[in-house]
Amino acid sequence: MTPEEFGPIFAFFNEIGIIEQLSRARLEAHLPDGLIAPHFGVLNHVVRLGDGRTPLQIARAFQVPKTSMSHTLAVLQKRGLIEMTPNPEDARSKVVSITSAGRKVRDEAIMSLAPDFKEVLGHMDPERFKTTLPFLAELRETMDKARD
Amino acid sequence: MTPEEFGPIFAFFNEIGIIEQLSRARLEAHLPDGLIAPHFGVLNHVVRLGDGRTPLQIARAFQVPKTSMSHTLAVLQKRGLIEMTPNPEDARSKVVSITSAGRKVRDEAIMSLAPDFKEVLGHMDPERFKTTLPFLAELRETMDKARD
DNA sequence: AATAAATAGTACGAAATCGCACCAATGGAG
DNA sequence: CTCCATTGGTGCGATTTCGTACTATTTATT
Repeated sequence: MTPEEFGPIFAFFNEIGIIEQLSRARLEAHLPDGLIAPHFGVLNHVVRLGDGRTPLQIARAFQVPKTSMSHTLAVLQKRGLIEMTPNPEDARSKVVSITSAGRKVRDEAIMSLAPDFKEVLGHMDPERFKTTLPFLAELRETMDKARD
Repeated sequence: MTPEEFGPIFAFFNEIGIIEQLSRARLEAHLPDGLIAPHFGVLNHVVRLGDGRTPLQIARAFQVPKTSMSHTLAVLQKRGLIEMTPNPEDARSKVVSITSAGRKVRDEAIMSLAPDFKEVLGHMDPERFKTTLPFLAELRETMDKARD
């Protein structure tokens, strides 16, 4: 990879980082007080993939250390947004399930997020997001497989 | 914005978040022990825009609270990678300048990063990054202007 | 079956992030 | 010029993130 090639790639990931920060701030503005993006991320993850995930599975899905996820889950549990029960298949492990309150928080965040993004992205073509998405997905998969 | 439109946009920002996390981990693997992405970000920022920035200017550039940037700068200063001197134009303020050691850390990180990304992104077309970059830049600008 | 290696989660401490309150300096209004 | 609202930075405490070490359980090896 020549420097001429790397320049744009460096810039690309730089933009990714800034956009992530701006979108995270937007998201957190629509979450109940004390909840931050990782909390929402877990709620959304469990809603999409269903109950029955273990803490370690969720930690791996988010690429964070299990101790970090342990803390995140403890907060969600303390607030009654998830439940953690013993894993009947493995006594070392636990099973995460979402509560109706947790689902409500997740759904309402998404509901209130949509009009906000509509306004922010008002004059941008929604098609661009759709056409760019496959490239991002491929990039994410490539980088995900590359991590050892 | 109808739900059919918002779905892909939600997915889009989800991918952005994951890619940011994966690229950040890659970057940090190439930094000296104890330095993390925000430290590198500041070094890179000061190299690109030149000495003379104030802590508050840098905090705004990264969209973080000034107390966070204060801490980041303190670490960089303690490690001799930047210097902070009184601002001759405003006695409340300081001026940040990079040291030769700081420039070296920044340059070496970029140098060692390039071949790593070459390998990770080996079979992806570099042109895709170049062609996607303008859209990301526009998106970043749009979201940046929208934050109040 | 007994023992070793690997796995799931927790305890604890260090560092990072950030909100709030504070102080010093600036600059505009009267 | 005086007042006072604003600005730049720091101190402090709460929460998050994460590495290391530890316990309990499971899985693999012999």
